[in-house]
Amino acid sequence: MICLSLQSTLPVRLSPVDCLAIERAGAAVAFSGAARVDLIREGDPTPSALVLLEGWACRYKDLPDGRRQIVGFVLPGDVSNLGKQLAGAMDHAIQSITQVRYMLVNPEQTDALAASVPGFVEALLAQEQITAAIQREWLLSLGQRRADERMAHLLVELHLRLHAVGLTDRATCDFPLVQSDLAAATGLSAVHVNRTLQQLRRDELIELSGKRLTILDIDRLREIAQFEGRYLQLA
Amino acid sequence: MICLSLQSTLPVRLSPVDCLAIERAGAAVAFSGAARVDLIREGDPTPSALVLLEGWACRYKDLPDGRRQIVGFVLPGDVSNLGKQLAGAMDHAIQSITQVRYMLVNPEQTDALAASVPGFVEALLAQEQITAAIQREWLLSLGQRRADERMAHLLVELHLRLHAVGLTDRATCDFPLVQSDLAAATGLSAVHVNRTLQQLRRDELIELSGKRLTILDIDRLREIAQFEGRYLQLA
DNA sequence: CGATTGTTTGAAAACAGTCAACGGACGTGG
DNA sequence: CCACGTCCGTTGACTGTTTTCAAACAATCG
Repeated sequence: MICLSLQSTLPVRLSPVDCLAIERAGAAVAFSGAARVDLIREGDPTPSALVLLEGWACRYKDLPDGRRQIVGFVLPGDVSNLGKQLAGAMDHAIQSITQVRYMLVNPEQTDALAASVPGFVEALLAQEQITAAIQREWLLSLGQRRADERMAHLLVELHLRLHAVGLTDRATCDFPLVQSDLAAATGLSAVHVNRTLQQLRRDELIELSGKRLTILDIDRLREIAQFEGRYLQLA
Repeated sequence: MICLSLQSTLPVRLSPVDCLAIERAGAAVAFSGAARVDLIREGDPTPSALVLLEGWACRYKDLPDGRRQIVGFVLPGDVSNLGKQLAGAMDHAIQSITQVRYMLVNPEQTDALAASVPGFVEALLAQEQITAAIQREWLLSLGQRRADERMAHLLVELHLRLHAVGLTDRATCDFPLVQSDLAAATGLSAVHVNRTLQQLRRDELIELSGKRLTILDIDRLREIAQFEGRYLQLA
């Protein structure tokens, strides 16, 4: 079903009720997408917003020679791409990782939405800010953290973000990423990701198999990652 | 003097006239800062906006153990930190690289400014978008480009951004960064930055000395960097 | 000048990437 | 139901890039 977060535990977000209102107003169209399909391609006109209702997606950029970097993950309830002001083209693409349900908001209708859905503009702006803060934290990771630290940081971040939208079961959560996804996100080779994960498992920090992740020792993991959660603006 | 860019060649920006209007309205205070001083620290309350009038600055994040990553450069005319909606704390710091002149806009007065300075909100939003796009391109660099490609990309980007605000003399521009700045921005060690620059000089791609940069062969440099300029939204 | 900061150099070591191969899990179609 | 192919995870050996350490040198500034 719709998995948007509760207003109470988070900075401003769109509630499921908001989403219904948006859709009924005809200002957004809800889509279903298969796994591993581009939802928006680089160079496409920027939609006013993409709201992910169910599933996981990622933002990525490719180099001309084919190397790919994932620049962010989009989790249920996330809103992306406030693009109205630029009216430009997407500088990156968004691809589904699992099956997804999502809404695309038409740029021409943002003004009407802003008027009819209280908190709509605020939710978009808040999400933009958090997305930018996550990107900066990833820059810190890619630039300064070593492989194990980087991996630990990413796992803690994803678990925390999922927890914030109620998609965890204690220390466990769904984890649809394959090792080559983790490689594209961390800037490591797939082989090195494999070895790094094995190290984390050997040290009894995580369990990871069958598309499920369990964090066994959150304290030690955060310490390894030098994880400072303020950037997520949660809690 | 004031070095803001012309509206004509760029996405929406604040003009020098706008800045004067903002300052006269008492909604922002203009500051002068020495080189290598924090203008805003991590954890500080987010100002509504920082407008850099003169000089270079950078945004950076530190790990608890002291490693530092520069997550972006702030050049004359850049506007940062639309923070009103979050009312949160800074997730990163901003430090001057050279002597600087800048304005800080009071969060309480953004609404008034939005009304009295046409294009104020648009300028802030557009700048936020471009800053986020640059961060994504840097993620691609740190994750996928090797040292020489990374350095080439950064030099091309900085020259292009300076050119857009009229701060270049053909292929030459001021370049106040020291090698340890380049190291903190590219995620390389200072020693490796040194060797990488020497390689670029030996290949007659750049000249770099005495705080001046000259790009000798822009085409070859862009090719090495696999530079795709769309993300900057210039030209 | 002397002190400080920034640049350059060499050698060794650590870290991460590449290549190649194998095995298991899964799904599809025969 | 089995055979096959594909995707994903795993392993080993080797290579290459980047870091670290240490020292010397150059430039800059009181």
